Amino acid sequence: MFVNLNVKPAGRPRFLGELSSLTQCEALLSEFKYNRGAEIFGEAEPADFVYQVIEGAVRSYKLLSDGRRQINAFHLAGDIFGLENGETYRFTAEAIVDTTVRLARRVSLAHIAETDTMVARHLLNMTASNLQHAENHMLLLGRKTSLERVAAFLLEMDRRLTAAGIMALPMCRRDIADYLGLTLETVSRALSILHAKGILGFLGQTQRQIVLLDRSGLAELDI
Amino acid sequence: MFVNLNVKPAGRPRFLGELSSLTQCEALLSEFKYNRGAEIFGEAEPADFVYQVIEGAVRSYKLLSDGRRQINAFHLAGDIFGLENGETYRFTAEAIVDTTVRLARRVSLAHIAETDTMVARHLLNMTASNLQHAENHMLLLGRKTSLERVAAFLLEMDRRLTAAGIMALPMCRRDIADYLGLTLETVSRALSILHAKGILGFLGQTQRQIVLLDRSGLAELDI
DNA sequence: CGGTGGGTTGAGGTATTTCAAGGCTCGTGG
DNA sequence: CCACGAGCCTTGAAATACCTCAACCCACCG
Repeated sequence: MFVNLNVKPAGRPRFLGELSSLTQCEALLSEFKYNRGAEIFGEAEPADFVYQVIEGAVRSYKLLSDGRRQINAFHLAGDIFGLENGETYRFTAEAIVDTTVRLARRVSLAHIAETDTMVARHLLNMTASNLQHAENHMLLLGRKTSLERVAAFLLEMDRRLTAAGIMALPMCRRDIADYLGLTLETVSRALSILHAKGILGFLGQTQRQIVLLDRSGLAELDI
Repeated sequence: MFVNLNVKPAGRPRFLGELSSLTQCEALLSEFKYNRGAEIFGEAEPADFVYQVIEGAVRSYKLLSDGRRQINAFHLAGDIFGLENGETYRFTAEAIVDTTVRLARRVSLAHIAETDTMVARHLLNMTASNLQHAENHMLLLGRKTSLERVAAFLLEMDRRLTAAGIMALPMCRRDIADYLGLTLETVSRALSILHAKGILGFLGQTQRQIVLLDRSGLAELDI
């Protein structure tokens, strides 16, 4: 199940997406692959690396002592995750499907930010946009109904990963539930309701390919 | 009910707490007072100022169209709030009690950060600590029971505002409820249970002065 | 003194969870 | 090639944590 996590291969410098101003620095390492279900880093571990998803999908979450789980974000192709201001990760990150990531040493990054105000601004922007996502998610978790939560989730995923009108979700119902603060059954029921209302359709024989038929019907629910 | 919000008095430079490296810059304006219940700024308004609570308490929240409210944070003496990376506020902020704030122009701040890496780092640190708080709060809102939420709230307030063993809460039960994603009745019942268990005591004739009698009893609940 | 703004408590309702059963797909191994 | 189990999803029925509605209390204040 687990790949050998501790071997982070060094390599030649590359682009790191939004941090493209870093192209020619030595902080960047090469790509790395994780099998579906593999842990990329654990909560409270030293935050040595910053990651970018090249292909695949990642969930990051916190656990309560009795196993209750709250997923705070899904990271899709292009997304940067594991960016910490402190010394340790505050989440566990796992590959949802087979996933390729690129990584950079955090300390190098912090060191560069000291002198390069462009990079410093990028770090602030990324942290601020994580914060903004968290703020919206608090409203969802604290005050929205199950149907509203699922509608908001679908709109978010539609925005982030729809290709050719088809939303191919990488995550299972349990992941969605733990993201939305619900149970997997409640998520399933909500999707069934939206399906019955003609707001979405399922494609193929899997239940993870979704087509939004009535985006405004969803938007009404996303108060 | 509302004070004249649009007049922000200019004044001589002062310290702004954590941003103390800014002492000699012209970005800082003088103090300003808001009456209990007054709006300090509204969601989606231009984020012209950054605030620091001198005395009093502030709540910042988002509203759904039908009036459901999610308070994302309480700002107490010393706290900085209204710090946005974008152009507009993403929350409404209101004085919970009569409150004195100090304020700084955001644009000046951003301008200073361009050149002063110390200030830039402070901005990042503050944003990161807001993010950390939001991340913990997502776990609370998504996965904790009402008793656990109230216990966590009490521990947070104990840490932030207890003086001489007494926690004098500035906010009412409804505010606590909207912070914790509950109703005011549920908050009240949870406090009664903790009182009955001998974990906390009420002081005086008001129900807002709380003494923690058994902090470890609370910690057990704060999983 | 009456009204308003908290706060508590009870009774009943309900959205969501929990428990349980069943279906489908897919990989694996006899 | 088929049987089998594992993983995932859906759906129903029952349980429950929390919400809603309502009554009441107390302090404060004009």
